[in-house]
Amino acid sequence: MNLPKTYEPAEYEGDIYALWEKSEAFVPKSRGSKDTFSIVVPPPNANGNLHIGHGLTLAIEDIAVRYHRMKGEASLLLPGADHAGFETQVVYEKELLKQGKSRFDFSREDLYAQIWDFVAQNKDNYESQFRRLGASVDWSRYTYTLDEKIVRQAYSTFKKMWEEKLIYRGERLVNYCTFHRTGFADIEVAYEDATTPLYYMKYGPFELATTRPETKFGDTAVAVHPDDERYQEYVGKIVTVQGVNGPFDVQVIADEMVDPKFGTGVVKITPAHSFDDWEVAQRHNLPAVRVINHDGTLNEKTGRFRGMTVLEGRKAVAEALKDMDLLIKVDENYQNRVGKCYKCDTIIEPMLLDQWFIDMQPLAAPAIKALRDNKITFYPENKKQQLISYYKSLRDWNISRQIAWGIPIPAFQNVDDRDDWIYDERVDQEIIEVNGKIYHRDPDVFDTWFSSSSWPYATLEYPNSVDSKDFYPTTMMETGADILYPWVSRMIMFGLYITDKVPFETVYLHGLIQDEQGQKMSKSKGNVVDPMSVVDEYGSDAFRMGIVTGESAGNNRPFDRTKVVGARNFCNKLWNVARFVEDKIGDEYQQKGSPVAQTIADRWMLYRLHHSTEVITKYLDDYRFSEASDAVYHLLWDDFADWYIEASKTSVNKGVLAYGLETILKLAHPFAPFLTETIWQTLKWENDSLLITSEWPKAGKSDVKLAKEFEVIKAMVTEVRYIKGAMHLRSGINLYHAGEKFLSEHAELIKSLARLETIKEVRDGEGLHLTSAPFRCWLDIDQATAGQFMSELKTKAKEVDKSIKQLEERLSNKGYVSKAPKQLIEESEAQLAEAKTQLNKIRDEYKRFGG
RNA sequence: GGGUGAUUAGCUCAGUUGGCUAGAGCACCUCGUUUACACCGAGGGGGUCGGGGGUUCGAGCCCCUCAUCACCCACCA
Repeated sequence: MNLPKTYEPAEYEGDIYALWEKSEAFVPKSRGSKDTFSIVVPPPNANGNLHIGHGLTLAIEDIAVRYHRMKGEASLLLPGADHAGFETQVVYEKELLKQGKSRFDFSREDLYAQIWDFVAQNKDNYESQFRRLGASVDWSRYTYTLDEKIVRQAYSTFKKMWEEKLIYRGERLVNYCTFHRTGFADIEVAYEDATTPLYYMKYGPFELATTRPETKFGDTAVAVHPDDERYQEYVGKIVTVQGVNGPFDVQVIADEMVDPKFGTGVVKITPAHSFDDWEVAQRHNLPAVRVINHDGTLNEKTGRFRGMTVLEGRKAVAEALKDMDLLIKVDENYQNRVGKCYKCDTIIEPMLLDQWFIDMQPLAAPAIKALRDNKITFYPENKKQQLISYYKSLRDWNISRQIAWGIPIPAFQNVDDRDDWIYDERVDQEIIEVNGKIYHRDPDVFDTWFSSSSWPYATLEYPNSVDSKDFYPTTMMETGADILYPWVSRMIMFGLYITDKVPFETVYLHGLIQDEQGQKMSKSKGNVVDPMSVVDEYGSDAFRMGIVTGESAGNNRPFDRTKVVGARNFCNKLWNVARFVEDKIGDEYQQKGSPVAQTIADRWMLYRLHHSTEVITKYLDDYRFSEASDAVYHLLWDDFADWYIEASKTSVNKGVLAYGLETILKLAHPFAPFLTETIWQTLKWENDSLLITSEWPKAGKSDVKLAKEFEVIKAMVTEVRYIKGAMHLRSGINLYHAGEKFLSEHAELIKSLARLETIKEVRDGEGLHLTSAPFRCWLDIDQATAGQFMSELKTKAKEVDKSIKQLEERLSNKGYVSKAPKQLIEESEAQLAEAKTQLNKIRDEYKRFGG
């Protein structure tokens, strides 16, 4: 025996991963199957560490890819890393802050170069973390989101959209963070409930309510509902409003957007600083007047309030209104929702900016059709419908970002004609000359999600590469349900737009992993569970199995350390099973084809192996990873260790032991790759082979009826153990029978499993009969001792009686007998007969012992 | 305002076309060192499947309704 008593993951994991890498096991290669399997890993931030969600993603993806690889399919798990534009720049800005600097101290080029170096320093982190998690990714195909092929794809997508007029440039109201000084897409804004003071003020002939008195200087109209009789006389007129900086004129318009029931039914219209008002302004051709600067201060249009921040300005304006007796009242408890920057919590300002937008509906329509045509299977299913609803309400996407860290937008503007924009890829130059005209480069970069939307086909180098022919569309996309909209939705639209195909056949979305108390993990709360520390403590396999156990698509759930411990124990169990088997088999054993069953236990074990193989395979095909893992767990622990190995202590069948171990190692391999491969490498009869590329077991056939004879033994043994336990009997118990062939034949086995002294055939005798056996046999327990057991028997009798009543009731129900399937009725009848026999036996015992 | 999910044992969760006495892991109780494993073995207790109604021979599962908790979307000043 070569293996120590306890499995110590850290001693093997590194070597095993190196062994796999050296043998190029991760490189897709077909071994007999025409099918291919592919997953492109959602690229984690190159600058960061893997969080628990990445751990879950990799566990699930690696389970899937290992399973398909073993089935002989050319299987690819393609790794990558994300430059994560804004996210990473924010991290770097924090670094700068520590040095007392700001991003605005540098040009965008400088900053880009600095962040490039910063990321390069940290990039190794996540790669080694992939390895530690056992991710069988093909490193030769590793892709970074700033790799040339990705940038090239982003440019050609942009160009195609430009040429097909899906991209336009325009001055629009966009979500803007005044701290980070960049625009965002709608989806990037985090809305929060807030209590905002609602100011009621006099406004010309009206009274109106607003949360934003400070934007008053940008008002270009005042609106009422068209049907509101109170204000009919004013509609279409110009009214003079007494302002804090003197009187000004605005026109009164009528628009459906006004809710006559809210406040006074009058709304001031500030097109440059409110999305609603902007829309109204479009309908009524109103001018937009900007009163807020990009840094969040009020501009010269606000007169003496210039230079104040928005919030300071709000208070000051309210104060001024009050002094002029224009302020009627303030509702301090007004509840609304406020959009915030998801990184710094700064309130998002709607800001008028010139940006690149994508016209989304032409992209969304084909996506909706593809989903309706079931081109993609979703786990959980309901996400498909949610996505369709999302597509339907999708608005144009602002893809310009005023930051340094990202892919430069390949567009240049004519210095003499600001409406003249041209596409050009010479983004390393600020100024270019075309046809004698001078053009300036757009200083902005793409929203990171713009290039990420091409990820599946860009990594596979669609359309001309061999990879894209082999692996596109990919088989599966596994990622967090939280990025269904920002990422998955866009990959589908872009995939259809560029390749005419959906980018993946299946989407599996996992929910959020919360902390152990069910709270959302966050750095500020300090409740983040670092997957690497879990790996350190319990081993990589335990982490994988533990995190997958209890996983069901779409559901949020707390991180459960006890499941990791359970998985660690499973690993140790498998380790010790291997020690036992290898010890029994010895060094000379050489595998010789299929095992031959000799005993009743052998037949049962082979049946269990075949049955479990079938079940586990089905679960994996159905993306039910937790159930599959559970089935492996119980096959090993309950069937193989608790029953078959115990039976092997009576009679050894090397073939079945070896076959059982091998089969379990294979079935467990996707879940616990390091451990299973480590054990596999110690199998003397497997020479130089690798488990990772071995063949997935096939469910063989077994005679179920014959195999289940062992169940009789299990039932008898369990009953003997129960009786011994209930009566605190330790040893010296004999089992007697009056010539039962089954008992004579399996005497040794039963004796050993039930820890009986002897099993003897006698002419007759007295004792406590086993009620679970389908024949007569009894323990040599005397009258007095057995008497103690009568109350147990009484309880048992009640239970059996209850089930008899239920069965009888069911079978006497005409509706049941006439409508239920025949098979079910037969089963019920058989059960009833069995229960009756057992009840009689119990009653006989009861009588015999005078109860 | 719309939408989605959840509600099953003390805890975390399974339970897929409705079908045997609703399962698992952990926790709990009793016993135990026996040819691998105390990261162990044996046995056991514990559930009116959130409430109410309905459909059905039969409901944890389907329908209606109510409640509680999470999350997402939406332009309400």
